[in-house]
Amino acid sequence: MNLNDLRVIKTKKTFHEALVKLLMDKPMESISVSEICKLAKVNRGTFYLHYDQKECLFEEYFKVVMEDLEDSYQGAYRDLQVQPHEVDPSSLRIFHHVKKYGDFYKIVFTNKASLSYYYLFYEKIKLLLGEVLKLYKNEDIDIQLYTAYQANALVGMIMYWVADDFSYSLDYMNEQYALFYRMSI
Amino acid sequence: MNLNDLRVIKTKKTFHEALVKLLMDKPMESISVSEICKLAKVNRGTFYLHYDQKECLFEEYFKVVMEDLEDSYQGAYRDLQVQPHEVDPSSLRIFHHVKKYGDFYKIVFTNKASLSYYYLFYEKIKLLLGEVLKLYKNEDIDIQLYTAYQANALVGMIMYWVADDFSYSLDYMNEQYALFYRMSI
DNA sequence: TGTTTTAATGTACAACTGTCTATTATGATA
DNA sequence: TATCATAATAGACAGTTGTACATTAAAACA
Repeated sequence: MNLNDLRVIKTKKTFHEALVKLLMDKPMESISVSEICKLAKVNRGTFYLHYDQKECLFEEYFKVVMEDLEDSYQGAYRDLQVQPHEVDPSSLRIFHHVKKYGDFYKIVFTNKASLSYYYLFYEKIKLLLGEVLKLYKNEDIDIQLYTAYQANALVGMIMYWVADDFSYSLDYMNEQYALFYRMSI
Repeated sequence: MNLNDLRVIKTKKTFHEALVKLLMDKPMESISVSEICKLAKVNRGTFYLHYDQKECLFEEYFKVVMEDLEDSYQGAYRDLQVQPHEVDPSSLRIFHHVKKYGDFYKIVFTNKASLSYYYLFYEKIKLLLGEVLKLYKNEDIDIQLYTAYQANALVGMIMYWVADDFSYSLDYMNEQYALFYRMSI
């Protein structure tokens, strides 16, 4: 399967759009592969040529969103011209990104969703935090474990925020996070 | 559906045992309801009388494990006669419990597993930690958010440990956790 | 542009899913 | 112990799943 083949690109895009459209008004678990194919007007056999299950299709969309997250984080330094050891602007961008894709994260953190989405998000956060975390060296601390600890802590805050329907403001979230985070340095 | 009816108790137990047996050598997603029923020698219609999906059956088993977790945590104080503000013995018991049910937690934290298991575990951890966390009051801190932050941090450490096949010793995990946790008080 | 490669289609299959209905069997209870 | 309530069964249904294979269509590229 050549990913540069125009037929492949077109087909994937069609599936992608169909899934997003369906996710607008019902959760993942009540969408069938048949339904996606019907809406996409693509043969069901073709679906299985590209994906094992509908979840794989969603993960592809997921990666697009993760790229925006990465860009947001990088942008935090580019645009504001601050240094990585000042945690605020970068984490604010993370919170901003999550709110921007609020509907998406609601799906991702649904009870019925797969842990794999959690892991993908967590890995990305770990990567972003990793840069900062490895600056605080302490020979007693296992940096791997500590990164897992801190990255999950942030993911947890975000999940709470999403579940709570973004009732806290961006600035409040960022302020609290900075508070928790600074306590642990 | 009367949960005290001996027929119900017997049937649920049979399903329970069949699922555990099947989970021994293959993951949840490749076990079918039909397969569970065949092994349990119970009519498939009966399955749907009790559960919506196979996942509901697993959650029932899940709750049994969560009760052991709670007992472990309580036991930490009962047996060792120490106070809750000394974090070590209670968290050690949590790590001990997780290792004891290692096979179970491997299933629960699998890529393909449902986030709902994560939430159930997280809620239990939050409950256990909550007692300790609310002792450290600070008017600037949102205790809800902070609990989400800390509980997820611990869950994250545990997930890392499970994924890493328990290569760290119980004592090492506990020592590291105490280190991270104390840093943040 | 013509040929080659391969993605997409159409169709079929056995197995599974979720739901239903009438019937049987087994605990509960009086 | 006899009766009642209801859990469990058997069987059927339309729809979905994952897979397979021969055929067709469209992009690649020489």
